Amino acid sequence: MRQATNEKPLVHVIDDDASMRGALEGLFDSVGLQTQTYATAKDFLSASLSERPGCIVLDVRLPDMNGLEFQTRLVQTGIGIPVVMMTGYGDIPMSVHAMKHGAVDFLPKPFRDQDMLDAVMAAIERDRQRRVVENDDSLLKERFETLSPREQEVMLLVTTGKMNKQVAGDLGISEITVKIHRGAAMHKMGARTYAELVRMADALKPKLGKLGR
Amino acid sequence: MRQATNEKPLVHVIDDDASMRGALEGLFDSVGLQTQTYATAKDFLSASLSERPGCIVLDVRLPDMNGLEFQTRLVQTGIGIPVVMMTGYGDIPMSVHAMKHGAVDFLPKPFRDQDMLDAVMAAIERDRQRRVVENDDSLLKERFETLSPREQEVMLLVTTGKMNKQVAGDLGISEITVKIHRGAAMHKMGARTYAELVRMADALKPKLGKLGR
DNA sequence: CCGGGCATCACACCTATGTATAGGCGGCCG
DNA sequence: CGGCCGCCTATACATAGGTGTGATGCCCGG
Repeated sequence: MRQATNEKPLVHVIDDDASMRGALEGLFDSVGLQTQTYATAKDFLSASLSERPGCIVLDVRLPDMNGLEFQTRLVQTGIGIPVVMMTGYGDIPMSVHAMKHGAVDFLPKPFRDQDMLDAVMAAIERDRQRRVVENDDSLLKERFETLSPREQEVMLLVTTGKMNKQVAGDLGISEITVKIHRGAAMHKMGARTYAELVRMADALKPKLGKLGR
Repeated sequence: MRQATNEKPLVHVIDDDASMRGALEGLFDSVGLQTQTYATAKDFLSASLSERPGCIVLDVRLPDMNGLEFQTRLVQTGIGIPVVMMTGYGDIPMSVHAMKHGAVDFLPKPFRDQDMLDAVMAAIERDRQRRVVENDDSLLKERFETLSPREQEVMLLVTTGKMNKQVAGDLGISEITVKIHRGAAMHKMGARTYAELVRMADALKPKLGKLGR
């Protein structure tokens, strides 16, 4: 089943300084945000694969890993959860690097509570958006995978605008067979009109490239 | 007519320090990049509306304007040209702000020549991409505007997947008339198939929203 | 005032699409 | 081995889409 995404957001705080973890937890708690804390990046990676919306707040300097590497690891692992960086000793190139790689914000310590809250709120909102589109996309992908190989082929070809007979020629089969597959594809994909099918195919194509490669 | 975008890129350098302008011009010249220099933001805004691809390299501290405001001004004015920021006295929040607002890079002075070249190359590449999609989009938009009002309505309705007869009902006209408008729309838009028309409509919709508002 | 663009509609004809019915062939799994 | 499923095909019919011819009325600008 698709995610409901109606749970309360969860903020993951990663910092080796226990007092900082406590302070942040208190801050987020004061605005009704649930918090999970970790002392190291490894702790987070092994522990949490929560499906709740949220974001990560982490110090760039961690015992086991550079915060920027960690960020890279996250995207490579396919975890798209937004990251808010903080640091006590960072410089401009470091902040620029983090922002280029998708960080929501980069706060030097000490920071004002409000700045942190603004950043976390923005990150959570970004996560919400991300989850909506990811949900839609994975629903499409799931449906697409219920199609038989032939049905998938036919769907991709007809959504380029080719006529049934042209698709039939391309695949070396008869037009009537294309119609069957086409109809099955429409039905299984939940597309009520051809225009919907075209849009579904467009939304699917980026995802399909990633797998074929 | 559409832009050709085959001209050589042009780097706009905005810095009040003449020696810095000279140094950058020399640097860019050494790799075959043409450069235009300006002492103030105003100089740039009044002078240059060049249609050539390129980017802006500017110092955050300018005589007449803050570099960050300038960046905001650019987007508001609809000038999507990428910006590389540099500064001699910036801090992390400043760099983060610039990156959030779309800067390609943010280099503290002094910087290594290679870092500046990398940033400028990336910015130019981004501009090239931007121009490609903008060109495509504005071509679509131009074509769409050659459609009569009725043809536009019909195009937007049929591309939602509605059948001709449904569109006819919505508009209070006969199905045959819808077919006429539909055919005219296909022809004027240069769409050879219905799928193409659907994709054109999808590409147009964001642009149309911006005007109606 | 007339030509042209716009919008409307009708009739006719052809093609494309959608679906139902019915059947053949091969592979896989219980 | 006997189904079931995927894949293929055919005939037939109904509906949707696309185009041409012809025609009416409106409005605007030359």
